[in-house]
Amino acid sequence: MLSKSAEYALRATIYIALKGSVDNKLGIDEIATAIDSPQYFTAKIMQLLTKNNRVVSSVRGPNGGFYLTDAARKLPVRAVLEAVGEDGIITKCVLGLKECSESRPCPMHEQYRSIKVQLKQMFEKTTIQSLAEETGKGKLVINNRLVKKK
Amino acid sequence: MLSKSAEYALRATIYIALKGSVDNKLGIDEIATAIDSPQYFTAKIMQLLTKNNRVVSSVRGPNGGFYLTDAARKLPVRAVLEAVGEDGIITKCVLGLKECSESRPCPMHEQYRSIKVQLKQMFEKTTIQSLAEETGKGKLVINNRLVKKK
DNA sequence: ATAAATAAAGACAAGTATATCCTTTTATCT
DNA sequence: AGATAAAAGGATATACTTGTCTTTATTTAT
Repeated sequence: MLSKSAEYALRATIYIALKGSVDNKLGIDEIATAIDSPQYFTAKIMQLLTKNNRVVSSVRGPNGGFYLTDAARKLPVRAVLEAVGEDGIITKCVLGLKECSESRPCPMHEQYRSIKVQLKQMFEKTTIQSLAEETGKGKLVINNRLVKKK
Repeated sequence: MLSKSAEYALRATIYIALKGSVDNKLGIDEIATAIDSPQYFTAKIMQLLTKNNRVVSSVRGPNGGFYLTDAARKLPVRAVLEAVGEDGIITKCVLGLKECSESRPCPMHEQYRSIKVQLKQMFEKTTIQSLAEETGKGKLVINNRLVKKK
């Protein structure tokens, strides 16, 4: 469904939304441990999230780390996918046909149409903040463990 | 969404269902050209479809090639995905969490639940034959061209 | 029986995604 | 200013996917 990059990006962003703030920035080691992802690889992904698309904010140096602005919290989940170049799931044809469209549909087009719309809505209407709130209610963000709300 | 392997597998199977039969077996070169896929790679995928899971039938030698039995035509699209090991799309968690379940859901679980059900239904209720029939109605199976029904 | 056609199988090459490590830059604190 | 902590950036390694080529096995036709 999604690449590892996208999965880590989403998990990291949700975790940061839940546990971080401007005056409690989270380090990459904490994040990677919390979301059960490889640290160095996750660091690379954070660069995509901070640089290309301004989803996550960061500062270097002592007491530095990652956090989300209030504006960022309101971003749709899709913004995270776009940052890691993984929004094909809501843009591409199921059969991978470049020419597939409403006027020239592929054989699966009709059965997939409404699903695609719903996927799109899920990723566009759901905000990062709302996912973090779900997580706060005891939803998983990492394998085998729940993130405990402080 | 799906891997290249899965896309080629689906396109090839649909094409074979549409144009092939026991007494009109299709060669790998025809198939690959028709569905606009790399020939040798497609040949490998055909091996998965014929060997592991019995979706496609084949015979070697002169007048050999690929075709579908009547039973195979009734198989769900999911059978093709399984043959190429790509059914994670209907089995896995969106965030890639192994522990995600109804009792221990991930933050996206609720929004994704019904979509997942629909994806599952699409792949399980749609048969290979019905996709071929769609194609016969002028739907794309290859880039830039329509498959013309004989 | 032999030749020819075709898929199957195996070996390899190229490309992309994933993962790790090392160095550099930037910010903070003393 | 200097030391330190943290992310950013670059280089490399590993694994997996995708793609190609060659050889082998099998079937059919002559």
